[in-house]
Amino acid sequence: MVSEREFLDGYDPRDYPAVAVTVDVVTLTIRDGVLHVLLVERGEQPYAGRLALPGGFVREETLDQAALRELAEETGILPRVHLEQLATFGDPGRDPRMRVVSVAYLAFAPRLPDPTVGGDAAAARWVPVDDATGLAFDHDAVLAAGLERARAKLEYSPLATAFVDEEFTIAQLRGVYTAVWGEEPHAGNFHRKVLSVPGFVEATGTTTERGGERGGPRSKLFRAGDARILHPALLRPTPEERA
Amino acid sequence: MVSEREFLDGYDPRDYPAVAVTVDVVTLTIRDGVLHVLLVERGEQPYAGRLALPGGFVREETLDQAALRELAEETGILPRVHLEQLATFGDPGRDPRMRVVSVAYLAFAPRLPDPTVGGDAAAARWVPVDDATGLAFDHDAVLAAGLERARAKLEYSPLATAFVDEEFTIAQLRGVYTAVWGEEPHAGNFHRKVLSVPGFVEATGTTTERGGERGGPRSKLFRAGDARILHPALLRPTPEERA
DNA sequence: CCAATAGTGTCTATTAGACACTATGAC
DNA sequence: GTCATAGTGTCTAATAGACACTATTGG
Repeated sequence: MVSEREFLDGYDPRDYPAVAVTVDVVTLTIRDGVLHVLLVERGEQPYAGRLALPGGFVREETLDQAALRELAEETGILPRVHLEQLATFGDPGRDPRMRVVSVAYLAFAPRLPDPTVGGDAAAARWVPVDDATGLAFDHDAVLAAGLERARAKLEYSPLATAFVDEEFTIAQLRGVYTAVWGEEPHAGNFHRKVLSVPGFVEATGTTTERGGERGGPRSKLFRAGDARILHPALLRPTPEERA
Repeated sequence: MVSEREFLDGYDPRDYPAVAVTVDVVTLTIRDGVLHVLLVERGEQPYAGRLALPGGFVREETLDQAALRELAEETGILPRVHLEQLATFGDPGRDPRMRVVSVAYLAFAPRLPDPTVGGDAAAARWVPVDDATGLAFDHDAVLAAGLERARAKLEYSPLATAFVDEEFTIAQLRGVYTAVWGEEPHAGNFHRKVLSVPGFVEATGTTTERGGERGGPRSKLFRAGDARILHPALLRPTPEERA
């Protein structure tokens, strides 16, 4: 933290200009097997008409609360959303109006209704992550950081269960990995692996009402287990940069 | 980021009071086989006499530059230091004087000279992490986050090489894992494992001048390799919480 | 029947880890 | 010589992944 000496004596408004602190939220969900991110369309300068991550000023609240509030304002009530701090972006000039330090958050949510409620929601929409380029400010970099975090966390945390409904099939869980990693794990091996990791999923004892669209047996249904880390982990087929 | 509407119309000083942005740095090193953290003694209220992480205001610079600058002010020139952003702490009330949002950084350094140069260095010193409790502000939590990050990163990144000199023996590298994890990996298996991970270390072709203090063969010397991630990873003996 | 999918069986290559062993060199 | 340590050999259990196969069910 700031030292007393600097705080009392060294303070010079020219060295320490007014700083605004905001939160931006990278909210990911899966729709029709494709990973989407929640974006809002900017109405005014700068970056008018461009898409941006939803966000806003931090008020008299914790940073976590600020992120949750912003998310709720954009999407209405959010059940079972997982939210975690991602990273903080504060380069001078990232906002042309003033110095803005933005604490980015990452949210994972099961399939959500289209955002039509409250706040800036009129302009909010889900965009496939592959189409989410040319965002306002440095939000391309923020999104990229969020995606890389999400891909990495699928490996060693049971986070995939945050993308599906409360009860889900192994195939739906596999669909999460396919959408986020962009690569489909081998169905049979994935099935056995998921069941073998302690605490990842637990059986409900029930099955789906019907088989697949074009036939097939009914799937057993599962709930998220109580594990907070996966051990052993489900490693990505292609292990790439994780710095 | 902040929406234009809120920025122009919704701004209310009572909602968005003045915020100070600082960086705090968790600097870790190993001295005599024990993990130490760099702390400064506070001279004034609040928390006068208590130990705290070094840090200070962010100026007209990037957050990374601010962290590097603070670290240099505390310790003098820092060769080969690894620095990465850790997390941001911004609870209201974490500083009793005003709203302070602090971006915490994590630094790893090889054995350093005692900090005696410039800045607040007169009061700076290395403290074994086990003794670093009761810190000022919320710095206990910041330090804990830094330690957990360090422990996790040893598994899948070649970060251990940031704690040793440019040329090092496998035993010295093992000492890093022992100090950070608090548990000694099996010497023989560790040796073979380190050499088998592509890009972790590369042989220099030279050996130490002498064997150990109480005898033993000379060790081969190694340099850090070019890998940025370890694959396969070196897993901790006891896989615990990683959220 | 046919196609698609859930779930299981089985085999192989790789790896972690336990343990043992040899060689070196300071004292 | 003694003893701690560097480095290697070897065996076993666990695991990832390839592949094959059976069972189920919608069309």
